[in-house]
Amino acid sequence: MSKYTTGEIAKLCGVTVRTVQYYDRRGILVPSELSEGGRRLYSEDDVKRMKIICFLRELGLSIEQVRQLLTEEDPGSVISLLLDQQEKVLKEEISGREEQLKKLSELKTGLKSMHEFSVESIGDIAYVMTNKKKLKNLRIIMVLTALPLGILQWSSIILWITRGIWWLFLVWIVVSIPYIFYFSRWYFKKMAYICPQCHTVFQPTVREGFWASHTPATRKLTCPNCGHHGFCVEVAAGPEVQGDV
Amino acid sequence: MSKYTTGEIAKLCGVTVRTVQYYDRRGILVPSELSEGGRRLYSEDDVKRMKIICFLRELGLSIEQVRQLLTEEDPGSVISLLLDQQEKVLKEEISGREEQLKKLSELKTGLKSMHEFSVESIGDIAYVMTNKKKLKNLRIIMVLTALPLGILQWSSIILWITRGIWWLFLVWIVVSIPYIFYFSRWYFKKMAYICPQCHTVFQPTVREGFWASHTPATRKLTCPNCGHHGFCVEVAAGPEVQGDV
DNA sequence: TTGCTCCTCACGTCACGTGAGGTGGC
DNA sequence: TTGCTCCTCACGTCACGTGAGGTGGC
Repeated sequence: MSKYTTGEIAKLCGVTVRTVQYYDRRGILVPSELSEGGRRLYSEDDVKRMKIICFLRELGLSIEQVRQLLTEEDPGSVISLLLDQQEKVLKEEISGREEQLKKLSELKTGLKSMHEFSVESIGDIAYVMTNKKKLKNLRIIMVLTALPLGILQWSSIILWITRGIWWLFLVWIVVSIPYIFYFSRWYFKKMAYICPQCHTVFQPTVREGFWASHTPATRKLTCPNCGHHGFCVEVAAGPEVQGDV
Repeated sequence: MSKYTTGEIAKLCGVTVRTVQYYDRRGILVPSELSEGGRRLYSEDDVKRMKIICFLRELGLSIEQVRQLLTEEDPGSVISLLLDQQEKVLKEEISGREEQLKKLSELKTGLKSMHEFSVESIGDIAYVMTNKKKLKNLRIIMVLTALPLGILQWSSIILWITRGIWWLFLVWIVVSIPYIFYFSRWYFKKMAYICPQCHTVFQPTVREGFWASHTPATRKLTCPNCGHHGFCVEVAAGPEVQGDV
């Protein structure tokens, strides 16, 4: 029966000599024989075992798991457990990386929309990303809150034009003024803005916020920290900001 | 301006105290101040930087990559390169794990079809899995080779029955005997079988293989190594087996 | 003073890779 | 003898975790 040296078994199994030596020291594949000069000699069975080890390692099992399986007196009872476990681990790792990919592309689109880049803007984008869900919920609440007011407004206007009923529009004005007042207070308590200059998250006064020009995602405000005046990205206020005003 | 201790900044950023200390030693986040007693004191800006670091790390970037990005004098030129690179890495890691998952489930189905489990049977399944493609190709060649013979056979039989042309069947017999003879020799040179007892990969003689009872994937043979007689899984012969016969 | 937090130092984890200095086997 | 392979020892990688023994700050 032919014997293989460390280098030979390594080549047969597609690993390095160091790996073969390491598996010996870990006790996972001890050579069945040693030469008089102290060199490792591997039998045909050793090669078979090594191939099994390499195959199991290709599945992502750790050396310790492979060792347990190979030294188990009843491997049949452990193998399916081990494989199921590994399957779960791999699936989790995949979904974790998919999550990372999602964040990556979100960051990329965030960076593209910036006209000038600085490291701090990464922090701004990260802040926007983590508060995205909260912001979305707030905006849904906002729309739902504004809806009845809008319906009342337009129906009163239509009735005024078509049938000359003018008093409903008067009702709308009387209702909407306190409505808008309280709603604005609530809104600017829940929202915060990121200064593009010093990257501080701040909340404007209700008056400033109300009269500021704005886009769907930004509002033109003055930063209380650095005094910069310009369009600031709107985010949901976190616990660290809320209450400061 | 308030200062944060190691524990405070750790809690704010969702990491451990050890991680904060480690980032100091790696030079990635050095505290802006030290107390008289040698304690780390972090400023508001340090917290912002730490949050950026944590965000980048959540994307899977290494500490070294983060350090490079943060110390770069023109980070704008590096960031997109770094993100594209990371995207590629993540996609590769995902497809690698999907490959592993595929192998895992192949192994699982292989194990299910075994009536008795031993560690060596993992090696057999691995062997079958790696030779699967080659085996498939061989079987396609086999079918294509046998096809003209089958067509000739059936057309000669049909002509005999319907029109009484019997000599075409005679032609088929004369042609098919050497055809089958040479084809069998080729076939059993290309194929090998795994002994379920001692897990040796062997090749039977053409005579034994030809007359042995078989299923689509196995053949009832006698192992030349251990003498076991039973159904052996058919695989494509690798370079280590071919030529031995 | 007590309890909590923080400090450094040194070692462990994981699966090897790298290099040094020496040696076996053809 | 030369060139190749192999040997062990010790250290490095990566991003921290763990424990020891000591100390700052409320």
